[in-house]
Amino acid sequence: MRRSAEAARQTRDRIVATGVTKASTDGLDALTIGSLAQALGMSKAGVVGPFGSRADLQLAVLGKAADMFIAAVVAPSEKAEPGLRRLRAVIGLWCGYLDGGPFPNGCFVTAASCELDGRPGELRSFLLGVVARWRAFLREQVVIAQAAGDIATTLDADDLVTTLTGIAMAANQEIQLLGDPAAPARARRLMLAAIAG
Amino acid sequence: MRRSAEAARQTRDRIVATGVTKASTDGLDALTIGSLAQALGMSKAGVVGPFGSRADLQLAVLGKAADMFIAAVVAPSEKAEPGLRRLRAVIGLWCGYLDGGPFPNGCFVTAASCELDGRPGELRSFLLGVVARWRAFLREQVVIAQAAGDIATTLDADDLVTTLTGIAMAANQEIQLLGDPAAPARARRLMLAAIAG
DNA sequence: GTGGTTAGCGTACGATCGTTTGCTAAACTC
DNA sequence: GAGTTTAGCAAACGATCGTACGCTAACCAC
Repeated sequence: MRRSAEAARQTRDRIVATGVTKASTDGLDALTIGSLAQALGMSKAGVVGPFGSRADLQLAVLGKAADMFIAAVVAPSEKAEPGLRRLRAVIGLWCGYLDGGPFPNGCFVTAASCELDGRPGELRSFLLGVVARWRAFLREQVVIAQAAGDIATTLDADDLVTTLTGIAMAANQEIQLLGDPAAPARARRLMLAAIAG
Repeated sequence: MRRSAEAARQTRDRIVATGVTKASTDGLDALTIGSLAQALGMSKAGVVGPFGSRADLQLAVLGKAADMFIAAVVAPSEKAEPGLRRLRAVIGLWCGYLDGGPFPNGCFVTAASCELDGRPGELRSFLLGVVARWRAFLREQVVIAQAAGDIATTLDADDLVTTLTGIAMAANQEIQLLGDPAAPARARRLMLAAIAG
């Protein structure tokens, strides 16, 4: 049978959303059409149809995950003015995202980075853009805060981006693998200390 | 035909070594018996035989990767005396390991952590032990250095472990995904600055 | 030398993989 | 309301998955 165009769009969204959940725990590579169809109660052709191929479905899932990261961390921070204020907002949102955020198994972007970093292709290129834009956003806030005199100019902006990113990644491991309940608060404290110089 | 017991051991080692290389780029999950057999010029039964099952082969590969990490970073550091000296040695070895170490696609342990952290089982349990022991080793060197007065006691040992681990993870992404040639030197500098307080 | 042991091969099994091809029936277009 | 479009299903394709079974031939103990 056939659904309306609006219903079809919802179906597509449902497929992608379920795909994000599955890929979050098992990886993008384990996102098979059959298991996704079973989880959705659909046929395999119905699942892959809106995307054309499994590769394009994976790309849609990765894109959705990136959107979710931005929606959780970047977008709400834009209520704060650029610079130190926004940086502080980002840190709070970021640590909240790491601790029980939209993904059941930790930061999707970090997981995808580890999974895809050695595999050239469309997925890797897309992810590279996402990570590069995110790091550029972070760096920009640092530079603005430095220009405003809110962050010491003795700190190198790239160094700070590496430090903040690293704390988030370490916290992600502490939360997801080690099960350390103190990790989110520690990450938040360390990040704030890092930008305080 | 049959090989000698010594040759059989070498065959097993060859299977694991090739498995580590394959799993380094494609993940432990993508380590299939068929592709491994083809890469080795062996039959599938010959590949899985020494291990019994694919799951046990994956465990052997993960164990070998952990051994390689320890051999590259921990073992050589033990020539330096415990505390600040050993910590400095570890930092140098660690950054060298991240930059063109034994794995073709970055830190195997970090990749496995992201891949396995949401999947309970023998692999995850084993990896959890590896990571916990590594972090405990790092922490111990910090505590020893603090007792010797070489690191400020105002720094929390757990904080320092998180910071160092994080810098390594961020550098790993910068090297493997972003292709930043400045990453290894920056990581080394940031790690040394972190323990300098 | 002889006989048991075993490393590794070849083959086959059922299951699942991604993809393709008809098909149905409901939603659109006019 | 008739005709076209299309969302999604059902089925089948060859390929590959992990595992199991004989089998062979070389090693090792005696």
